[in-house]
Amino acid sequence: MRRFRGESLHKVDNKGRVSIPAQFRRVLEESDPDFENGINPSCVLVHSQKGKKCLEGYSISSINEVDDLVSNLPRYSREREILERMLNAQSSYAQIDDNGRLVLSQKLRELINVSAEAVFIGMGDKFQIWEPNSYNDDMQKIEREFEAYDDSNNPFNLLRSSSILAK
Amino acid sequence: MRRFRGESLHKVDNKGRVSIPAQFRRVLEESDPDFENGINPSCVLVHSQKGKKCLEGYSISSINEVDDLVSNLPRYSREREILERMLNAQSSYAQIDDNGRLVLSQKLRELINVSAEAVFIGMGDKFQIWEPNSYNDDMQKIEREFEAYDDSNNPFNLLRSSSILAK
DNA sequence: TAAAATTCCATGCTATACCATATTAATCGA
DNA sequence: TCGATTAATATGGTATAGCATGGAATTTTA
Repeated sequence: MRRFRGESLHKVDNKGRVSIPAQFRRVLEESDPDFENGINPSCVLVHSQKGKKCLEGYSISSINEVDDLVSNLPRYSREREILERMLNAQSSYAQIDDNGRLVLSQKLRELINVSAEAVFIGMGDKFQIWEPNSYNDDMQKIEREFEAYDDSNNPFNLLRSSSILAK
Repeated sequence: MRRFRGESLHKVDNKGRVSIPAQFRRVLEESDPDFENGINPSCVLVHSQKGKKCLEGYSISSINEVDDLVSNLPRYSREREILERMLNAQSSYAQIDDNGRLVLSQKLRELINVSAEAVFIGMGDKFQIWEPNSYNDDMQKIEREFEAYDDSNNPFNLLRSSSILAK
């Protein structure tokens, strides 16, 4: 399964249209069954955590994975209702047009404070969309946080152990 | 299977007519066999939940799923009787008209305290209809509830742990 | 037959489908 | 290897179909 990787800056026009990085499109095409039938692939944009100034874009297969997990929770359980609100109510489908763009509605642009430009950030099985300055701030925050770890609790240590567990 | 996603505000006229968000219509069309034959799709509106001031709209396929779950309970069991009452007695079919609207009867409008406007909330395989202010209150309540979780019991953990199990 | 509900028609608006172009990346042939 | 040719991207503009909504006409029901 191809993954979302890299950072990429794009113009946003006054209708909210913005090009998706070409490599990201390849991932979306790969994971949307519609693409086989000549239909442009879609993704799902989620802005779950309020206060987090970015949108998260999921490919169809990865959002299905998340949705299936939610569907396994008992119907009408409180946990499920909360997750449905976070993941479904605060999200929308976005279909890629023939030029490789998607449209960010006025509402979505306001949520992440985007006007003329937006950056796309690869995050493996999802990607993020940020206003460039907000992204820089967030990246610096993460770098500082990372530097504060010492060798014993460095997040990279988790990779080793969990990859063993997974086998 | 396409899902109900997003929030969307609509006018309700004095006859109770209200437009269904276009994306929601796509989901209803997809899951109502009638639509194949050129008939406008229907949904089922349930108004059972105690204390919850909203209607829940189910696509035909998802209400069938719920009905099947109920049918699996022992006939004449108390639980089944209760659920039949909640899901069947307190519900109604609503067919979408040629303009993409459905009609909320006086009674339904009073139940959820709707007059001039209503919001449609995507909840995966169902959607909700709220009076806008009631919805905001409910959403704030959910957000507070969510923030009150600590790392150990966060609902998102349910997803994470089961995703490891799933592999 | 009056009231209520449903169907039909009309319209401003918006999202999106369509077309155009400059720029960059990829392919290819000698 | 290098220049030439082609394909793919990123972006802008315009036209059009579908959407949300209001009102009138018609049917149903009490």
